[in-house]
Amino acid sequence: MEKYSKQREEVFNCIKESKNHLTAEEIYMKLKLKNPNISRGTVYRNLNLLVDKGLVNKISILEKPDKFDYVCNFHSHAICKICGEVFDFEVLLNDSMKNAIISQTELEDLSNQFIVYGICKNCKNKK
Amino acid sequence: MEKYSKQREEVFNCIKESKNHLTAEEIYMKLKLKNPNISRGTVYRNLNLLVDKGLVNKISILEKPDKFDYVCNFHSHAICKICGEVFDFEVLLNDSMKNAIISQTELEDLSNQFIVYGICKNCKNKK
DNA sequence: CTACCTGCAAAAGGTTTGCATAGCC
DNA sequence: GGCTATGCAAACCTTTTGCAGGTAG
Repeated sequence: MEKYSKQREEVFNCIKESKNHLTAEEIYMKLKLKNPNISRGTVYRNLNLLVDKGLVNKISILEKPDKFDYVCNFHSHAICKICGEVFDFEVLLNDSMKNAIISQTELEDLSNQFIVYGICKNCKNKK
Repeated sequence: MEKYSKQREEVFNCIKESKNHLTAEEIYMKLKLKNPNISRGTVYRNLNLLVDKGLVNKISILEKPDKFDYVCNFHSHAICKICGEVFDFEVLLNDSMKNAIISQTELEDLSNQFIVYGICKNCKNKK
């Protein structure tokens, strides 16, 4: 049985209240400001627990640490291949695309969220 | 200036000839059979070099090591969220989706390939 | 009281890097 | 001959884990 923990609540709130997507290290650093005793291990353990409960999304990013996202089924993710920043957008796979994918791959429980890579405005301007 | 290397050629051929998508470790193990002296460092260095030259795709997978793919612009990737296996399928983002994503995220050079997660037949049957 | 959760530190897994030597051009 | 690539091992970064003590129910 799962028990209440202040630290878990803080991890969840940190994600829920953040405008952008955070790495475990960024969450750890933010929480450390209020609670200097919190440990990285606890942050990682609670992140995984929240992901397992379906309250938080983990996003895998090329060459960069994972980021975490408050679960919301109404958006997909675009990732900058230079800086790794994640951008939300409200486009999902439609049924005909999903059906084509399922028939070609035989995958089940296919998400209607998807991931695309591009280059963000910021990184483009720096070049 | 870049020089010819037997090892680089072998890394590239290994990816090109493989039916499925391989991790760096799997590539290393395969090449080791023919050339027991090859080192992990060389495999990783050449993989990155081939990715930079645009000859090979690196795929980032939740909770699993990266996999490598012979570059081909005509397919996208579906990933099993249990075992991490990657499946190709021939569906790309259409222009109206791309335009919607670009206008919402301001990303540029958006790929028309995308990534979706699901559960593969194999993993589904095991449960 | 008894799980479960924490902090800490060590370990694990994947990948990169420094160095001396070998190989391409 | 000069410069790049290699093999090896050590280092690195991110994440997980074992342990002893703390805390919720």
